[in-house]
Amino acid sequence: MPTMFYNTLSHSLMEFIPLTPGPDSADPLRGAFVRMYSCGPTVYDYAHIGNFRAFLFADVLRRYLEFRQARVQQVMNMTDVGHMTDDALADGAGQDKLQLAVEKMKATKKAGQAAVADPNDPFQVADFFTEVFLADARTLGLAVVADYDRAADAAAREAVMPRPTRHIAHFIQLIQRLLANGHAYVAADGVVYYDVGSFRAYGKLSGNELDRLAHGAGGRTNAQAAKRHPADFFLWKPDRTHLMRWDSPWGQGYPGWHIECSAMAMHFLGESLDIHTGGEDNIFPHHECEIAQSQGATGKEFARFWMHTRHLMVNGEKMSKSRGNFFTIGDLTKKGYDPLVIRYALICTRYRESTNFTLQSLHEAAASIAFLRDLADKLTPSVAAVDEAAGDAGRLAVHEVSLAPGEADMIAEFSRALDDDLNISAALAALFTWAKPLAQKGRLDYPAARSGLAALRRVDHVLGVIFPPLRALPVAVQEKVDALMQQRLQARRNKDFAASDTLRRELSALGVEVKDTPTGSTCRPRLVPPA
RNA sequence: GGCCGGAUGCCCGAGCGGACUAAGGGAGCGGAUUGCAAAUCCGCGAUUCGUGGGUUCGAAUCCCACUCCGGCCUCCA
Repeated sequence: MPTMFYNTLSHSLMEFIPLTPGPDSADPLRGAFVRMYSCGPTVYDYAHIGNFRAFLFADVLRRYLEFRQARVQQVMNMTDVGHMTDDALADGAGQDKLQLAVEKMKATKKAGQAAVADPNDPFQVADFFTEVFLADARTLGLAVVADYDRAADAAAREAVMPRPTRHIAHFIQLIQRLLANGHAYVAADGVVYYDVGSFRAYGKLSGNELDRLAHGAGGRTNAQAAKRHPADFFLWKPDRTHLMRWDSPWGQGYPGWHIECSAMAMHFLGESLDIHTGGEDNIFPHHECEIAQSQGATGKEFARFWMHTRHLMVNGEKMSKSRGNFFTIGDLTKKGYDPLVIRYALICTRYRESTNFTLQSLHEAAASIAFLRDLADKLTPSVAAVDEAAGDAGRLAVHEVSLAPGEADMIAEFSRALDDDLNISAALAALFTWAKPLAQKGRLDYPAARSGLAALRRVDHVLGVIFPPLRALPVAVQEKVDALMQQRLQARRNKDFAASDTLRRELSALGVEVKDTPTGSTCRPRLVPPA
């Protein structure tokens, strides 16, 4: 079955064939090289779960391509340049997001909780939130951050998760190219604008054709005398008073908020990419403008596939700062939710459906993860024993372990579902339909267990919730847990069940779940707080 | 005003013209098992897919109308 993805650009499902396909035309993903750019966060505040839904969608997509044995080069920007926030004054007179972050930082410093040494320095503030973002993304298992952490040096890290403040020279070069070929102009006010009238395809992605943009009743394009067309957007704005500013041929100032993605994507991935991802709100104007900039400069198709995830709702309402109904990763982990539970809850519905987030959805996710992890735990011992005896020869790469028919069928169905525009609900159904009977069986022999475990490892390359370790307990807590487990063991030997139950409750309060089996008691960290 | 999506059991969510007596997950109830739990097992639960029409031999799936919900239209993932 061909791999079909919904392409916002064509407004339809299209077969995904990489620009650099693999050698087998019947399976172009196997051995392909895929260039993928994912719009990342603006690091001016703590990212919330809605932001992470978009990043996790890109992550699942990337991991699925890898599951199909493509090699993926994924780049995700971390925007550390502030952009204007006041849309009524969208062309530059509004307040800058990093400026706002700086104000907030100063306020927290006054309150005695300094996160950075100098809250007046927007670069320090951006660095602070960048680190917070990276830490959150790590706990959620974003593969792009694993790439970043594996990178050999600063330049290699930059090539994975670039920061615009380090690429101002590239922006200037791109703007010069657009000026040279007539897609941009310097207006009377000294601002460099993109000339949307010069780009025929403007509006193709979003459906916002130029005439409609100008006349739509709710359209907020602002007619400024200096612009040729109300929809023209600025590429560089000279402003000596701006908080973050750089030298340029057009005077000291700052770049427009679309140029960074065009410039960095093309710098690191080349002038044509396979896939560009983002949240649905990015479609217009951000991605529309990126296409205009990139294709205006190169004359080549910028990205073949544009894929956008719908927004996350919280308790049936749009998530927004004014309503205060958003969660950060920190909010949830502090309540006692394991990050893997958050990951599962955010990826288990299809990316093109708007989905509703509730605390209940985290509990549902925890039940699903616990089941799959229990199954993996059950299969592991017999496999580990044999494979370890065999030494390195026994430890095959996941793709090399041969699967029994039952597992092969499940993997095929899982893959077929994801080929259908990442229909993860159907993919999970295939997984559970296979896993349930397996979990019911007693101890499996080595070949069966090995096949089952290999299948779980393959699907978990996409899901990322079965094999990653749960978060560790703090050392002091762990020591206390160990001591209580010892006490409980003693109590159980003495058949003092009242004491045993009390200890189980105490352990639960410490965040671990105790399980008694014929061979002894085990405990593990709770995935979610007690109900 | 313009442009897009969506409405499936108690909840989440697949299915998009015949194998639907509607996948899968969660919660619930009754029973087995267990010192009690957890896990596991067995059993129960939409004659129905927002409402009303239509097309068809056949519709959750296609068409029309209506109701409701959500998104975008230069802050946003």
